[in-house]
Amino acid sequence: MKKKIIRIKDIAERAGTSKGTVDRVLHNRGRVADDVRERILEIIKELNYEPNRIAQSLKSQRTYNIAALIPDPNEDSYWEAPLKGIEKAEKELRQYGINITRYIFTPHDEHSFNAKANEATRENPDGVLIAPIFYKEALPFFKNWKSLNIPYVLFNTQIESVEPLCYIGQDSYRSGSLAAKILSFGLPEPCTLLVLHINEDIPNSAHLITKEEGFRNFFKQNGRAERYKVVSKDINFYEGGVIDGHLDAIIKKESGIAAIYVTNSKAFEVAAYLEKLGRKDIKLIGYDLLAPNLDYLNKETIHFLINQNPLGQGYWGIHQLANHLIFKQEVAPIKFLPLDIITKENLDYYLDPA
Amino acid sequence: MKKKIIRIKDIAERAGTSKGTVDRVLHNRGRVADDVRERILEIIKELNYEPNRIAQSLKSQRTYNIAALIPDPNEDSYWEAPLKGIEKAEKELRQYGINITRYIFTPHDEHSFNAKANEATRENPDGVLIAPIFYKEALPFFKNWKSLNIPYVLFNTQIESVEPLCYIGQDSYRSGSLAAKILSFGLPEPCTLLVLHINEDIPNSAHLITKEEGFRNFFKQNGRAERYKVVSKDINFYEGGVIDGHLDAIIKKESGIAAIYVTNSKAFEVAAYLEKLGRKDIKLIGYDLLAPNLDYLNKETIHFLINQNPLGQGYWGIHQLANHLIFKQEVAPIKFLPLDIITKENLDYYLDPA
DNA sequence: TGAATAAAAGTGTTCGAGCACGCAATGTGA
DNA sequence: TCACATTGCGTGCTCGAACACTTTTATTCA
Repeated sequence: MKKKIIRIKDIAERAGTSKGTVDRVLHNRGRVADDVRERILEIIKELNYEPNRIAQSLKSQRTYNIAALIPDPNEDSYWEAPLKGIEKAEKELRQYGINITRYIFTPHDEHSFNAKANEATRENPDGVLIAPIFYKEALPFFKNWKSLNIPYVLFNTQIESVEPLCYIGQDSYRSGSLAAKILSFGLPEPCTLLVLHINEDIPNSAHLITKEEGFRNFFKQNGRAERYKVVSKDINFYEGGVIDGHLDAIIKKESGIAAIYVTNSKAFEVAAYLEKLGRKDIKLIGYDLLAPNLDYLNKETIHFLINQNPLGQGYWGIHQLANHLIFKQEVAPIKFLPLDIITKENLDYYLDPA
Repeated sequence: MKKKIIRIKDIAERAGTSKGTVDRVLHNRGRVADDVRERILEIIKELNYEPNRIAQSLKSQRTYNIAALIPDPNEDSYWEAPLKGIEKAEKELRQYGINITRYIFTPHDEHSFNAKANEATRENPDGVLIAPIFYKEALPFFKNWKSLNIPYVLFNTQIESVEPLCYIGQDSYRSGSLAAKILSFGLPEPCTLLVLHINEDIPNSAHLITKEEGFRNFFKQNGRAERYKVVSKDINFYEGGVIDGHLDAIIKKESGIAAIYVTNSKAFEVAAYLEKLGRKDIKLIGYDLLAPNLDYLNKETIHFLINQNPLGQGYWGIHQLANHLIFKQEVAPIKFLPLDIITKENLDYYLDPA
């Protein structure tokens, strides 16, 4: 059986002209008489013509070079997942001419970021995917890319006041509220909840503050502010240190801590500590399906993880750029990924998403 | 910049032969000397040749007709979502020649199913997507399709002992365990949990029994069987009836019910009842993001919903058939969709998945 | 040895869109 | 009036794979 696809040629025949003319109308290349143009446009509408993307991309043999600026997964294994997602998208889109160059910089090292971002810019890519964990350092690049007309997609960390093609990631505020909701479901009695920011450069991490806001406001808006007391702490112990001392101090000072909310992927550090202490009573919720987190999730030391879907972030980031560059589609400025609640029982389905 | 794609012609040149010969090797059409064949196969491996799917599908103009056998969404709005998913997949795949005919049958009416399934078979489709809610009636069709070499994909209801191209849906057992996990997280005290099968033909609904098993075994395996008592009931009140009387009787008989697990999308019926009674203390968990369920989820009468992603089921079902028919890919026999835990706070992200 | 026949290999067209090119008709200026 | 530009429009090639068709080479038997 044959496909009933409307071709340029069909339109041309109906309009009593040639496909070249229709083509000029379709691409606004001018050099067409006004009356013919009108007629052709009408027929296009009438027949509901849609260009055959398959033929289109077969013809246009150009490649699109996308630069991906990602922190080194050897420093923080969280970044393995976005790279996997990027790879997956690359495979799917290679046939459409998408080519990705990875620029890996060291987290906690602004110079490394600057160097790599400069390198990427020098290659004059057709688009950029970036995890902007260095807020201040990234700003001038955004400006530069804008002036160079290079579309850039942010992921993981939402940054206000710039205009990327698109942001991909989660709604941090909602994320905090969700954590609060789950914890409070398991805590019928009045108690204290601890919010922990672990090994993060807070001035550069507005999204973690937003998470905390969402967390705190959940209790305020639900009129449970009196039953639940929220305390937040920053802990920093870079370079092979241990968290124990910090937590000892906090627990000593704050009595009645019934639950801990870790705002990044470092919940396993807290879990290790709780396990050492044998404190099975403290509820623990954190982020991301890293191997050490999964260990403790299976042991139920970590009760829930919220999946930020870092793989999906990389995947969709590249896809959004492709949608813009190749398929000339409108791209929504924000693509929020779902806030997946993960527990031992449903974990498997989120490990290797399709 | 040009794409560096390896073409049949490239292989031919290297092998010192013509593209026709390479083509015959690629498609095992014979009529090629053994030594040439070997040489070409080696070069193919060496150059890591992958056929350009874009050119392939441009050339092959054939259409694939897929029959979709789905219950009427006017009878049970649950089925709206799979139809939406099918529509979405249809749009994406129309250019590749996928054509979908929908055969809508009445749930609770085996004759209607038989009639539609017969109708679909008569059209001799290239593939079938089916929600096999009538176990017994569906079996002979599976047999027939197998003999006709028509691949069929099951979704929503997993059926053992048949060999579909693929099953798409959830792991019912895990689903039950997950419900148990969440409820027990919110119930520190010993109590009774009620499992409800509402308006279901149980002999035809093995997957609901499996859910119950998963639910019960969660408590057994966690050594909490003594703290948590599980009671299960079937309730049937077709045709505009009310659930209240049934639930009154159950609650009177079983004291200390602290939570209810509804195994299908009818949690809203229970929620309406609980709201009437003003019982805010009973935890309620159910399935699916139907409008009435969402109402009660936002009011927090329903505490959690597990999303069976019926839209995704339809969507992936069609895609799996396309992967098989068009792209000649191996299709995994089971595609479990994630068990998404939905609450008021993360609901939005699951309503219109990309 | 030569004709008949089978096997092996090469050629050319198609799919739909894009775009370079070329041709004809009209317009413009000296 | 001629030279040349501009406008309007049509033709034909390209992309990579598929496949029908043709041509060349090898094999068999009289």
